[in-house]
Amino acid sequence: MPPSSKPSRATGRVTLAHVAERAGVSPITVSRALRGVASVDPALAARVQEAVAALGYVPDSAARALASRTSAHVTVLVPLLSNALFIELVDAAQAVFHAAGFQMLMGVTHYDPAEEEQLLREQLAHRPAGLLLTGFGQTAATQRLVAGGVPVVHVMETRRRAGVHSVGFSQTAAAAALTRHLIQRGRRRIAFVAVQMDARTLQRRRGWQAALHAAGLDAAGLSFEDPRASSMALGAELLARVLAERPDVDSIFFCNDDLAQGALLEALRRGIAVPGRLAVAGFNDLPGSDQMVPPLTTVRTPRRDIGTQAAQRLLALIRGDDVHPAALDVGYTLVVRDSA
Amino acid sequence: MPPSSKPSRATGRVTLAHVAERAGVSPITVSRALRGVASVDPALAARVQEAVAALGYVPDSAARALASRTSAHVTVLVPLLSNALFIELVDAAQAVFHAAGFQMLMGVTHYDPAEEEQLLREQLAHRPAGLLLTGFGQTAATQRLVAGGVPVVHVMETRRRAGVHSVGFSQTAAAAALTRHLIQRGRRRIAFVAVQMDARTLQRRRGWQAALHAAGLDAAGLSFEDPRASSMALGAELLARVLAERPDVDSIFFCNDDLAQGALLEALRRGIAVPGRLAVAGFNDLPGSDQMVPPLTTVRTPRRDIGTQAAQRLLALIRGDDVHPAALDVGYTLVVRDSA
DNA sequence: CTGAAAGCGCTTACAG
DNA sequence: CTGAAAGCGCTTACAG
Repeated sequence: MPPSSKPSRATGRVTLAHVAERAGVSPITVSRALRGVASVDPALAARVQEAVAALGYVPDSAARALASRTSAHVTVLVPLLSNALFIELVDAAQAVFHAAGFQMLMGVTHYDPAEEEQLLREQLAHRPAGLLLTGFGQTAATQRLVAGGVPVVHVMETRRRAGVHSVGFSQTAAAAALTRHLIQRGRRRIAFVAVQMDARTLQRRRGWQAALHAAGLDAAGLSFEDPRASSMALGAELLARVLAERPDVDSIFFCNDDLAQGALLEALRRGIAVPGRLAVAGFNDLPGSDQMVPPLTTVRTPRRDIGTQAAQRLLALIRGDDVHPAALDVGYTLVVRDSA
Repeated sequence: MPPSSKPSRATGRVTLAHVAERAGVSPITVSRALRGVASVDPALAARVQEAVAALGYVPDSAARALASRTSAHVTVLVPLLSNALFIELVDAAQAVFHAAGFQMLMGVTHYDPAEEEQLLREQLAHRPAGLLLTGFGQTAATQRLVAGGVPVVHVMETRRRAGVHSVGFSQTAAAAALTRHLIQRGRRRIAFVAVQMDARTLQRRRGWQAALHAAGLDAAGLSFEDPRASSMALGAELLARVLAERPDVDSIFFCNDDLAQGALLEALRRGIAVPGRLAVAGFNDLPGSDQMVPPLTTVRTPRRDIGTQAAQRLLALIRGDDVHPAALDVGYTLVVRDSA
């Protein structure tokens, strides 16, 4: 039946049926040719391609999703976009998904498990083929929402748990390694500054504390925290606070690089010698840390690698492939510059 | 017909039909109740809501999109994600779209019109209800793809052209205003450093040049350019280059704040007094510019406002509302700090 | 290797 | 205010 004879609800757009008519084949053959099904006669496939080009046909993804009961998109949920860390992770993942013909939808949870749950409910209406979730702080309801349904890969942290896929590294081990470096450089009163107070910040603090204890050093009164979001301005403010409350500290480990960057600039303004009087270290190796005066000692976190590997694993799970090990630890790198 | 008696292609998920059966109404009534169609009896609507909750029903957006021939998502295309400018714009737009029940899809063009065209072709398969495009550098083919079809709002720049909607500000005027400020502070040999060489960078350069000419100053040999992407490290490098090639300059206007931040840190390392020996200015007022030593003089660009307003306008266009003026200029703010 | 029929889960006209 | 029928544009079984 030529589409032009159809009743009034048609959208007026070029459809599979138009292409089939023009190519002189059935719609099913067009469908198969477009999806690259091998059984199609190359000559017919070529006719189809010509018709597609001539008519400017664009397949309707909603119809395809409905008929095939699979979607060609994945959802990724990150805490926020204002941190270069997540931008780079998402950017790397996006490249993998795009190359595989998948569309990536992004949601921002603002570090709030309830918001994450709400976002997930909305996203599930779009039947994503897979999910990338940040960390393991999901609510029980969120876990139920995804249980047994869509494939999920957790990013940033890694956890050995049956059937749970994750790509990340040990925040605790990375923070402990940096702390041991400070100790080796002769620092003894090492403060830890935590902000945002999310799960990974707390894990870093545990790493700092463990390294201090292992070295027989005291952590009492050296842990500082602030609920606000990480920023350079906050780092400057917290440097002042630490020095006011504990003028005896010889080093400060900031849970994120932008805090440390702000602290270095504040030290510059106050004429505090870094690392002479005070060593300063950060976490993540964000853009600009290598440009600071002095350059910032930190831990480089492989977020692009995490994004790439997590996306590849999710695609594998969507295809139904075996993926192992389920928990992939991509490690971290201590980056020793001049500030500590 | 109870859905359980259907043949084998069913997905096993809870559908409208299940909800209708449980609520004892027809599927159309459920559909109407869920969409908030006013004509539905409140008592029936309540029964529907109960059934929805009891069954955990989640509507299938693909089926809805296909049946209604409208989608509930919009596509936004930005040059890159590594600039806080676009992150904030996208974040603000996303909040508006989300509140209106729209899903936002994002694509990254890497400042490449051909890549933008390709992305748009892919996006059009998903039948977005509307489009947010950055600037006006679209290819002719891109313009044809969207002509007369989906509503489009251009962001960052603004152009008075019939039927073309845009939200932005005059990059040229903003750059000229900053340049006039430098002149008023007594600077005479004002270099302009351009990188990335995208349309808006070139517009800023024109503004700088126009301001110099208007003041009877010479621009010859004072325009520097580099094709690489903006970064602090590149700013440090370009400061060195400008001073090597033109040691007589008394000020440098960098086309983006991160360059200027990197230049300020390089000046610190080299012991160059800012603003005494050299004034340094940037553009965009990015995070950290207020923390620099000395704090950076720059132009604040209202990207959150642009994101919000552009999203609101796009939603209005999608609803079929009149939107005027088509070109909205949201202005800019000169931010005078200590560096210039 | 190709196709006619049925169906994916919704919503749109059209009745009543 | 409510519903039976048809259809959105594809793909999945099932034949041949």
